[in-house]
Amino acid sequence: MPDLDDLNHRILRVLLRDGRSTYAEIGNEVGLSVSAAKRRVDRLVRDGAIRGFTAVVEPQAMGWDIEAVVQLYTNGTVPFETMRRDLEHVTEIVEAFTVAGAADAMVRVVAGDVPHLERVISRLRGLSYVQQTDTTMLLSVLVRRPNVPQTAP
Amino acid sequence: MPDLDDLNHRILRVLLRDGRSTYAEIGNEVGLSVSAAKRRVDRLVRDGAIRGFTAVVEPQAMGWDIEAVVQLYTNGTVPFETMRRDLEHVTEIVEAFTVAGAADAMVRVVAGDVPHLERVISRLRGLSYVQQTDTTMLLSVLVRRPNVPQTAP
DNA sequence: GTTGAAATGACCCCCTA
DNA sequence: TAGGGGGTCATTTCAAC
Repeated sequence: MPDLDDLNHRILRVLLRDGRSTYAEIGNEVGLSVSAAKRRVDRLVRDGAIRGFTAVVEPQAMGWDIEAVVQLYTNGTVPFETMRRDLEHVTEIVEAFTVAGAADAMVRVVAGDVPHLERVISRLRGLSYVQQTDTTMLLSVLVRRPNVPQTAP
Repeated sequence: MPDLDDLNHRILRVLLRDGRSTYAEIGNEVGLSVSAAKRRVDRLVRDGAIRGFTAVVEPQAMGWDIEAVVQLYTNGTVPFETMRRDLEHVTEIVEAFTVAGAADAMVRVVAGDVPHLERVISRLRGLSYVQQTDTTMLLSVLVRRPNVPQTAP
């Protein structure tokens, strides 16, 4: 994934702010014609810089009332791809990373209620290479933004 | 935030999959006319179930190459709103929660490089009520999905 | 439904490797 | 001179009333 020129950064910023911006709006903001703006956006999608477009949905609105972060301690020999595939199948996982620290992976889970969360944790503990889990329940949201800041690094 | 009927859940699922779905597409999927679909979507936005629409951008594409989770240990007396406001101002924070566990808050940070991350951590440690921080660097993404599962709880 | 706005694709121009 | 952008215009599709 190459870093991109300033024009593309500005286009991405517009689309982070509003994923349904029209090409005319994007073009106005960054100084391009409608079709040039569309070409750029199509290209960003094709190259994978834009993974897609989505609604930002309040989890409670869909009956997801519990969020937790589960840290996984593994036997250390599990192949990355095996773990990725296993976690992918757990639909309650919205994000998962390998990490540098005490644990080996960190997983963010949403669940409908506490028993549901318990089932998800059981399932994670049932993975043969998972030796231990450490669950932190999330209480209140302090900040929630698009997963990329709107400022420049 | 009320839980919603099945039709709204299905609409949300369509918009999670593609935030730029047209009202005609939504209507087809869930069995509504174009204008009924629009009414529903407008209502979901107005009621806050849909917070907005955004592009899902690969952080590296914008020069954000480092991700970390920072746990904050506080003096325990800081008002929620004070902490929320302080963290809100740190643009490198993409998510922050109060948590039940050893730490008091968990913050997800993106940064351009390691020195940048270090500056962000310094800034967090500089908050008067933050007594200690514990940083976990994220290495690889195993799973990254819209922040709500597409299945029913 | 009708009417205006947006998206899309065809076509040509310019610059540069 | 081929390829990557960019602009303009005509057509189709969508949104809004």
